[in-house]
Amino acid sequence: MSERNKPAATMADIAAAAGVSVSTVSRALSGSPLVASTKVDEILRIAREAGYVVNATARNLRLKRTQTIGVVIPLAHETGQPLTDPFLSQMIIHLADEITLRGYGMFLQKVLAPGRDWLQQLIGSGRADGFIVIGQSTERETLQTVSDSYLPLVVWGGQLAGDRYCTVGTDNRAGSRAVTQHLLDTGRRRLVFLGNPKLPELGLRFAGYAEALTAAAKQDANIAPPRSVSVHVTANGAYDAVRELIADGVEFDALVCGSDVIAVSALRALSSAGLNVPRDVAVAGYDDIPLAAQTNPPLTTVHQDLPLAAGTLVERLFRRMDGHDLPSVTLAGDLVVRESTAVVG
Amino acid sequence: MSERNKPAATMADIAAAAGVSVSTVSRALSGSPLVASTKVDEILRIAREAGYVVNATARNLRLKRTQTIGVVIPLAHETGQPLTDPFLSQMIIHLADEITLRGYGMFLQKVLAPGRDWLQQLIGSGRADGFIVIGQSTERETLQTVSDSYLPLVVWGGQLAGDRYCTVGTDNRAGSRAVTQHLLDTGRRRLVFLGNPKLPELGLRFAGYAEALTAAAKQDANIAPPRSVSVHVTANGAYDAVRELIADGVEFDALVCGSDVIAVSALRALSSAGLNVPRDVAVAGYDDIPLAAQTNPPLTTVHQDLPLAAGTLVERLFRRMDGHDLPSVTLAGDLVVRESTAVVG
DNA sequence: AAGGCAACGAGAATCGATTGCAGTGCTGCC
DNA sequence: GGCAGCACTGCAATCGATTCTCGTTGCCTT
Repeated sequence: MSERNKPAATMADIAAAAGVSVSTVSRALSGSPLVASTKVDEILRIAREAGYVVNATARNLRLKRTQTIGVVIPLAHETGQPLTDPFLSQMIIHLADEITLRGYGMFLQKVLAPGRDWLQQLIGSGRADGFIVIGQSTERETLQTVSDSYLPLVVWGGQLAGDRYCTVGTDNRAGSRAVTQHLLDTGRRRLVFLGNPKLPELGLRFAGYAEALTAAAKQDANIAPPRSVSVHVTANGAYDAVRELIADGVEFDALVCGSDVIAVSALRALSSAGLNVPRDVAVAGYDDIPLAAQTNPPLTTVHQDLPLAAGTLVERLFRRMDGHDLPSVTLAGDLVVRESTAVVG
Repeated sequence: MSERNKPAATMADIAAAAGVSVSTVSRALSGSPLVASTKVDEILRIAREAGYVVNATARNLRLKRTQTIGVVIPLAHETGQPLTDPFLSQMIIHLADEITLRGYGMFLQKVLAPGRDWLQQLIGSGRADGFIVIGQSTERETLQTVSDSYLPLVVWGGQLAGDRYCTVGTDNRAGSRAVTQHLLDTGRRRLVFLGNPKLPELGLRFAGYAEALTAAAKQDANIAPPRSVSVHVTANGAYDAVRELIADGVEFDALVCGSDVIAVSALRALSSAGLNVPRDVAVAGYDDIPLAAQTNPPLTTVHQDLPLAAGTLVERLFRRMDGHDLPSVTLAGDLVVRESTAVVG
């Protein structure tokens, strides 16, 4: 207890103890062939005994690199809300895996209220050698600007027309189209989309939903036109939205939810309103979070391969750090049919 | 696109553009009263136009601090396994919240195979001003040693006798005792504990379970003695363990699981073996992850207040960084009774 | 024995900031 | 008119490493 906070040893201390110069210590520690091997052993021994560790800050300054990847979560639309979406938190963990595997550290930063130049600030500070931005949120403009002059940047999310930055994400539109088609195929006719289409991801999912509906409506006049209900990103946002939908007397036999988190909340709302899923209403989600398989009834959703996604993000980023200007990637998303959209009777 | 990777501007560049010295720029940027206010405005304008951001590495080196908190996850017992426990990943997110709120960054590091001195290495590298270690895993010895000479360190996990380091965690023993008592009160007599008691957390939970059983056995001879079944930390570890238990003909009417993740897996195993929960077997978990409320049937468990836990960890850490040697904290854990332990008939 | 070439290792510059100390120029007072 | 004092501003040291340059030393060769 008495020796707490003693100043850390520096290379100069080790050099003095070994009776050599700092440069020799530095070379010995980095395995340079320029130092006699007997001396190397001696220096390594002394360093180990002193518990010496090279100061990362000084090394980083000198070498102009940090061995660190920045992971940024901009939360423009979730002001004040803690980020508890399991999909995102699992993504963080998988990213940490991939980054650690490559011998890098991970600098995690939540940006609570993206102000002017938030990303430029972060990049300019030189805390990381490259950045992964999770979710485009409302920050597409910023990403466009920044990516024009900064290569080592990769964004998780849907690919939108006109994007000049590199994204990695599943095919939201196709996934949502598949879910919608599945609902139509199983006899549903009045489908409502739950989620705010202004957010890039949800916008694409809404588009896929609308496409499938519109195409099917040409064959069958009973199919209700696309309709979306915006949902606040709060714990009870979807719950309230669904209750309101019911109170307003809107007729629907299926809910296409923008995410599993929304779907789970919707399930609760339906159940509390005395509606049975899937008999009265079918419900489908998106993401396939672990919870989706355990809800009552289990949730039909679109599976996104998280380990693959994280791996792809990191792999892209490292290649961009090497100077390669790689294009965006769209990963597959697989429809997973469970009981929440089953045909009854 | 053409200007990609232009070298970042330095303070010297701004100084040159403003026709002043570097020191003046530094002072202007940090709001020092020593610089004429007209000049401050001028310098700020130029800096903004150039998109200049102070280099964090250089500043950190000079100031001997990093404005960064290290969050470390040692995974001795999960070799090769991705860390997908929702409880831990949610914890990370909440920590990020708290840390960001205090104007610090978060350096996340998974330690895949804790070797000799892994924590000393991390601390010695000077990448962070303080560290939060999540889970004691098998690394208690290391933590003991390190904490003797390093104050800004806080550990998430159960408090064990003889710990000299500062922990924050719920009262695992009491929580587990409450769950076990609840099962006894509802008529269960043959309770098996699922999980590896060698891990600190699970050891305490097993102890609480055993205490409750032993105490109750004095009144009722029908109560089976404590029995634990170790579980591999893999996706199917608990599933396999339960199937084996059944195959071995072990009689039990309740499973006290070391965590919700184990419990969910156990539920699957029981269901696949044709056993009904809660009629044939009651199942209880620990953690109250979001999934726990959605399983079929919903899981009885011990709730841990994650935001509070993260807040406490960070608050402790910051006060320790200020030089205060604070003791460990034990938070409450609340029994949440759901259908998986209901009395049938 | 002297020249030459390895093989080593010390010295010093450098990375980009912060800050103590030492001016510089101007004002004001005696 | 001269000097103290104030308000700035710049020089240079410093943080802890890496690495280029150059000077030694010692051994080998002829």
